[in-house]
Amino acid sequence: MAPGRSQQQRSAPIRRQERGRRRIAEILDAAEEVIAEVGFEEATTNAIAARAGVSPGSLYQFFANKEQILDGLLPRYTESSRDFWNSRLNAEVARLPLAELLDRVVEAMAAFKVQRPAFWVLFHGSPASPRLTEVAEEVRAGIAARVRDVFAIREPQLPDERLELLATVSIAIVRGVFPLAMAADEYRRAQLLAEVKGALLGYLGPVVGYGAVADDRRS
Amino acid sequence: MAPGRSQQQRSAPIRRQERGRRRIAEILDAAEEVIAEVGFEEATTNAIAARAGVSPGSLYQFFANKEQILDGLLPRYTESSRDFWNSRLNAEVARLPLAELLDRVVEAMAAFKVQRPAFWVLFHGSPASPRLTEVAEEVRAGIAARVRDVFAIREPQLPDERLELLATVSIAIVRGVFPLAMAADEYRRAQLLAEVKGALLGYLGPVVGYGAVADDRRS
DNA sequence: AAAAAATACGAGCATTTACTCGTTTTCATC
DNA sequence: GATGAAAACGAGTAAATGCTCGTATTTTTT
Repeated sequence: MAPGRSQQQRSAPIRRQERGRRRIAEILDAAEEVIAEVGFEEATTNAIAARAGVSPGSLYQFFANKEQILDGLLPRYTESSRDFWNSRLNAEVARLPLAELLDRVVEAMAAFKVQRPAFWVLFHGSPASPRLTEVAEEVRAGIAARVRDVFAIREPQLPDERLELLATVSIAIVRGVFPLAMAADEYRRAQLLAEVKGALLGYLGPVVGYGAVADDRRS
Repeated sequence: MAPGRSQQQRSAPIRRQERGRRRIAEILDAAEEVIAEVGFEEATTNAIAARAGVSPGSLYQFFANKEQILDGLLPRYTESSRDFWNSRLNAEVARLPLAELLDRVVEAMAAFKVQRPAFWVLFHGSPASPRLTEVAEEVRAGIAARVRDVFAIREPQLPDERLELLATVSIAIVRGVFPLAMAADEYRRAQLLAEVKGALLGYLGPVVGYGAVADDRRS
């Protein structure tokens, strides 16, 4: 028995059974929890296994190494991020008065932090590993693309490069203020969020307009 | 010989000789280099010792643990930060037209990053250890105080709380954009820095005024 | 010069942590 | 029910890392 089975024979792609797929999900759930609490680098594989209620050996039955756990988590982040921002940054919202648009988006982002803390850690965390940086960058690029679309609706004649820059900087501004806001008590958080909305209004207003945008379908 | 000398007998505060003080400085220099390269958490004590050209044992002759190396570095950061910002954020600069004021400060900050990379890592790095967070927070508070003073000169009748909030948010905005800018190529860096100046102008202009401020000493 | 204190060394300890291995148990397929 | 693959286990390994210890050398003090 136990023929040099190095966990990963190519040529037989491992036929996962139901049980296995369930375990994978459990391990990823556990990883998400632990990462939300201590960050990715500090999340030990043993801790993740323990949280999932499996042995370290079982964890490595499904993931070749720690990085692959991150890879397994990635789709969750990108998907939930995509869904979230698709529903918040659509054509309809884009046409609102800028102040209201910003209010909605900033508040939504604050709510998202509470809802998906692990995502938050990834998005705002330190770029400890190159892989992690890459992942975070991808997520950010996705959000930037949505924001850019919103700006494009408000001011269609702006060149793409300018739109992209506006989106990137807007997100960076929020990224700068948010950690402060979310760590503070409720009163100060409200203060800071109000400020960042004001700052974005001052930054974006002159470029993409303050008012609502008419939904003219004349093209 | 070697009587249970546990490196740190109270009652005899260790009389450092010249050689020792030199070593301490060398070790701190080395620590600064290594930290600038890999960050504080990833900087191993053995690597710092090796870089300083001393044995691990010697390092621990002067520092009881890794955290005390950080403590030894702290005054350098706070002092160089204080000197730097004192010379950049003075009453004279505060009275310049806002656009020029911002231009100077943002450019100075970019230059500072190149000049003191370890400081940069501390200031923008991850809040990995509680101690590190505390230190970074202290440095930031110092800068915020200077920025607040500048705003106070431009708009003396603003309440202190408002000034403080403006300063904090301004710094947070810069903190959000800077990592992006400094990691990018020269062209994009210039773009991003121009944007952040514009954003700050839009944010602060309505509150602290766009123009130069007269140096009226009538009070 | 002698004693004491400070400095210096570097092999090695203790701990942590990603990961393995040999084995046993559960499941799917015949 | 027999057989083999997948799943599960958990003690154990190798490497990294903060730090110590016994000892040797240099400097200061007496």
